Amino acid sequence: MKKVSIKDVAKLSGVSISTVSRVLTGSAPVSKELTEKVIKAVQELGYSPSSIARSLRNGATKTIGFILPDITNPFFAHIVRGAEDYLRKHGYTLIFGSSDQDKNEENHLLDVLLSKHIDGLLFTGSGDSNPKLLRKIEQGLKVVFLDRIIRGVNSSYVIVDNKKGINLLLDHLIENGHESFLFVNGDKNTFSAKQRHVAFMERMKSGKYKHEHYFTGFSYRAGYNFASQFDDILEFDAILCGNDLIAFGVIDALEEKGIHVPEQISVTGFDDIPFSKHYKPALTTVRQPMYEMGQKASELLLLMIKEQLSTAEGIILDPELVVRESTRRTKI
Amino acid sequence: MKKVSIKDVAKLSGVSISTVSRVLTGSAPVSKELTEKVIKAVQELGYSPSSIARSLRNGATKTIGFILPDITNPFFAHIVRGAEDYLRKHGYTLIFGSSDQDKNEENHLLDVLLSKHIDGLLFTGSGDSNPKLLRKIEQGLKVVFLDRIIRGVNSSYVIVDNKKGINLLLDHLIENGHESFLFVNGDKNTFSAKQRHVAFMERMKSGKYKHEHYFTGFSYRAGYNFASQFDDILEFDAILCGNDLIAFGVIDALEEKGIHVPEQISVTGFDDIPFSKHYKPALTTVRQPMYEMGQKASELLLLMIKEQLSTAEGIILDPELVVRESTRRTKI
DNA sequence: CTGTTAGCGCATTCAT
DNA sequence: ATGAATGCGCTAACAG
Repeated sequence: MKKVSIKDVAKLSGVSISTVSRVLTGSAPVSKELTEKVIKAVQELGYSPSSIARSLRNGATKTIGFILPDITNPFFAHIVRGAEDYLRKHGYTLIFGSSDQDKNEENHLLDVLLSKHIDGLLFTGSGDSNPKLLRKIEQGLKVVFLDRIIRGVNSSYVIVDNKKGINLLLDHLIENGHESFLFVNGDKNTFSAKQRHVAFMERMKSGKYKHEHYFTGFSYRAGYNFASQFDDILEFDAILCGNDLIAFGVIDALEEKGIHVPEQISVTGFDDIPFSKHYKPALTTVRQPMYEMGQKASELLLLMIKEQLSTAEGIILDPELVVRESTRRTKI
Repeated sequence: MKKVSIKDVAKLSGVSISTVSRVLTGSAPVSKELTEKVIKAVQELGYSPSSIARSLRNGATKTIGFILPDITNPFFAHIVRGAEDYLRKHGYTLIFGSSDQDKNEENHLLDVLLSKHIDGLLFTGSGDSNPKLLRKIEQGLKVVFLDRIIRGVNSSYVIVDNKKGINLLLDHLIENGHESFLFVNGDKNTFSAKQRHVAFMERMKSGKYKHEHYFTGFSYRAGYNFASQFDDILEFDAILCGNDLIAFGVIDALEEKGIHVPEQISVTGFDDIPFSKHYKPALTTVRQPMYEMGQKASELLLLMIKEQLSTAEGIILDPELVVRESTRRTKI
């Protein structure tokens, strides 16, 4: 590529490079006359300042990193979009990487992003505590955790009220006569899966309801495999799933067994990815405000950067029950 | 954030900064003794070289930009994932931006990415010719167009054989007795929609088949609205849709009208996003190798960068017919 | 093999 | 209001 630098502009307009810099950044007053000359030269040359040189000089890159499990998962894609829109509006660029929940990949990505001198990090990692990240935070790296919190880290986060989400689902099911529940949850080491597990068990401890709980994985495949292999599944009135993808897998496996949803058994999801509305049967689920999560997290992060906040702040968003066709009123 | 630089490492290990640089880059031999000292200091300090300083020095950022319509669209998310995986394996990082097909946003993104000194660009833009981009390409910017080519630009690209895709669909439909076709296409100004339109009209020009063609938009909404408002839709044996999302919208609108797919009318999609397999009815469509497109495009781009190729190369991937449940054999 | 030095493009002192 | 000089962190050319 070519290389028109501030020098070229200075030369063409017949001023010093500092003057050029001043008109471009507005950091100090410049006479109208010279300003015009500079602007003209800039246009003529199609010059645009090197933000990498600027970064080196200013110590800020106006770039935010985002480490997430998989951009291919609509849940994350929507969060990313929320972050992207907010950040761009405020002059920041987003650089991201999919980690596939892999600890090594996660660390590698962290190194890469750090070496790129990101100003802040949005992080949705595997559940395990990450010493390297922890250390960087202590050293001043601004991070906000999204959807998942890492144990032992006292930092900012944006999550959804998982307990409330589970209770919304259970309320709906119980009001409609359900009395026994099977919970097909996501990855065991994951923050959200754990929270949902706890909420579920708490609600069940009255002993009034028959129930079982299993950790699997947050994917269609995991749901499908689980339901395919699980015998006597009709002993339950309802199956709660760790997310919508699991629910899709469960429903498909059930139908293959000749079991109809919701006529014979109710199934619920979690997330409300856009597709859930169009699934057959349309999924009863709990909506997480994905786009908003991305926005809020970015807002929080930019605030931390701007104000040099070391204090952590947490935002807990409200989930919303969405009743559709995959749950029914039992005969009782 | 803190700032442990190469100087700190040099000081701690008692060598010069060039020695540190040499062991880190392997650009020149260093005695075992000093190497060890340096490595130890690096670990102790948790030092990682500033790739922004490196970029400034080397003139390469090891960063690739990707401008696309919307990361939230699974079609693009999968392409991005393919690109991401390939690029990361080769030491490159991906910066992306969603343009929503908006010309201004597209240009703004281009400026931002350029100022970040990306080494190359993956581009899926609105269909219209983009003079600014054109100019940058002439100035040496390495670009590969993905899925969509811009008119008047002679650059590298990776697309799918749209004509073949349409013919695969039409072959399947015709073999199964269909004789009249309605094509609900995507955005009119888009390269792929145009290609598919041409392929369709060419096949129809024999006059043997009743047919109509309309441009709408590449979204669920567009398909839904179109089908809701279209009267006498049952005069056609089959509806071809510009992509899977449109097909979903069409099918839903049809069902609301009490028209059953495929019993009363066949519907096809284009893309084969992962969800199409699980739709009810499972969608007959044409698979675009999305992940592979991202990979190939990245491979091509890195090649252009490495070899300083100015010559353009085009890769046309083969689409694949996927017959599922949304098409039937007509009685005839 | 190793240390010293110049300079990548820019913003910011410090002079004037 | 303007120009000259300095340094951000790093690599490569230049001396030993």
